Amino acid sequence: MPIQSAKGAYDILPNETYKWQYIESIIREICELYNYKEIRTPIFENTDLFVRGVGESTDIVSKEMYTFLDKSERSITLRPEGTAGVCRAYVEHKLYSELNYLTKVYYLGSMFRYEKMQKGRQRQFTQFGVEALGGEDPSIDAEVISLAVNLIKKLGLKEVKVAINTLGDKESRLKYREALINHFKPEIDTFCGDCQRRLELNPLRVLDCKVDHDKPSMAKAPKMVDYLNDYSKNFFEKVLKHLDYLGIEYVLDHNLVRGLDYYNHTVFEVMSKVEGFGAQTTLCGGGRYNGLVEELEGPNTPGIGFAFGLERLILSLEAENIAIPDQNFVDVYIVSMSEKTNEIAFKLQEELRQNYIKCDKDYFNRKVKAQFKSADRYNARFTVVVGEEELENQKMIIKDMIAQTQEVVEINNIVLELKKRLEVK
RNA sequence: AUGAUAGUAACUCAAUCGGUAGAGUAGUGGUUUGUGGUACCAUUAGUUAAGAGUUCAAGUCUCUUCUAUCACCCCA
Repeated sequence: MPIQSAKGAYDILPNETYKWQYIESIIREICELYNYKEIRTPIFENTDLFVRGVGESTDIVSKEMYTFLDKSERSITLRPEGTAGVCRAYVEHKLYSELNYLTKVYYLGSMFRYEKMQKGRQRQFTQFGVEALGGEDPSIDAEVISLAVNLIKKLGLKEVKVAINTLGDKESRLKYREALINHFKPEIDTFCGDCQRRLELNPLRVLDCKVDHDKPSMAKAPKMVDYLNDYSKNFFEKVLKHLDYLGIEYVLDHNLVRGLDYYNHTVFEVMSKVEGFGAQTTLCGGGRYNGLVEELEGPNTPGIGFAFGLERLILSLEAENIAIPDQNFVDVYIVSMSEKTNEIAFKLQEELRQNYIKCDKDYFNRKVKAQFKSADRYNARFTVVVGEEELENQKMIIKDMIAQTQEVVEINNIVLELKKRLEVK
């Protein structure tokens, strides 16, 4: 059997790359507007980075990483997410040395997680993410969310909602954690195995459990809001106020718990609501991660960011029937009438390209009719017909494929004539 | 990791009880000796995901593997 692509990896074929290029161009445009600069970090890192950064108790680290030993027995991992690598680079290159400057970066690239496949969830996938490091003003949280919302808007997605929650700071979270453990402990034996394990590891995630979702004690569980200290409460209120200033609609979701250990304070998600979209409805997830840089042995640095899944963005564009612009055309298709005219057609092609005219021609000595069919397939704006009769008089034919008119032109003027017509277009 | 469903031409899909693998689209050639898109005609295209088994006979039944989809899990 011929070799297939590895499980969970897939090809983006030449007739669909335009979709990615389109989304990428919009992403870069928006990041430019918000003054975020691109950062490119390695696709593989030392495994420790993710164990310490993302957190040992997370699903990502405990069961989804592509980890291997290199030839010197170093443990290497293909990046499962982008934030840890960015923070590592931030510390390693001391990007914090410019005090009172917010470091605003974005990344765009492949991530790898060993997961069970599903639509909108593959093992190699593409994320676009943003990180703002070195600032703790609530307006930064709002700015980051605004960037995400504007990307959605610019793409034309409508069936989307923004959910937001706060996890509070370390102190609040510890208190809440205790309260949760105390609340569930007496009857934890009646919960599912996952919950029993999570209770000590990360009790917040018990709240997410779908198996035990309907248990009465679930509804009576202590709420994060009641355990927030004044600073955390105040901070979250300010974030919401800033979102209101911007007119961004959101839904408060007290059960929104991100699965990565580094999050605190603001967490949010952008979800698709379209009918017929896959089971994976989260387009974007993110939040604040004060303390992560410190964990990676950098200075105490607040940070916030998010990540989008590009595959899911494309799926949701398709689910909402939003056309993605496709620049599939050539300016000129060159038709060569016979073998005798092939040489001059070939030279003409090169000359047009030197003049930035996008063109193509036949490579199989096909009949004139077939060549015109190709011209249509490539959406040629004009064809240049190179024929023996015309050549004797040093002429060529320019045919306008839309107006269906054609003109005989001096060979010496052909580039000029084409340029004139293409500009008018 | 587990459970369920599916995989047939480049694409979308047919094929009755186990009985000759078939259409539309796309491609190629022609109707029109050197001019396209629509139309008409012709034509290419498949080891039925891979492998094994049952049977006179397997796309169809059984088993294994691979891949996808759904559930579960989680998230982007």
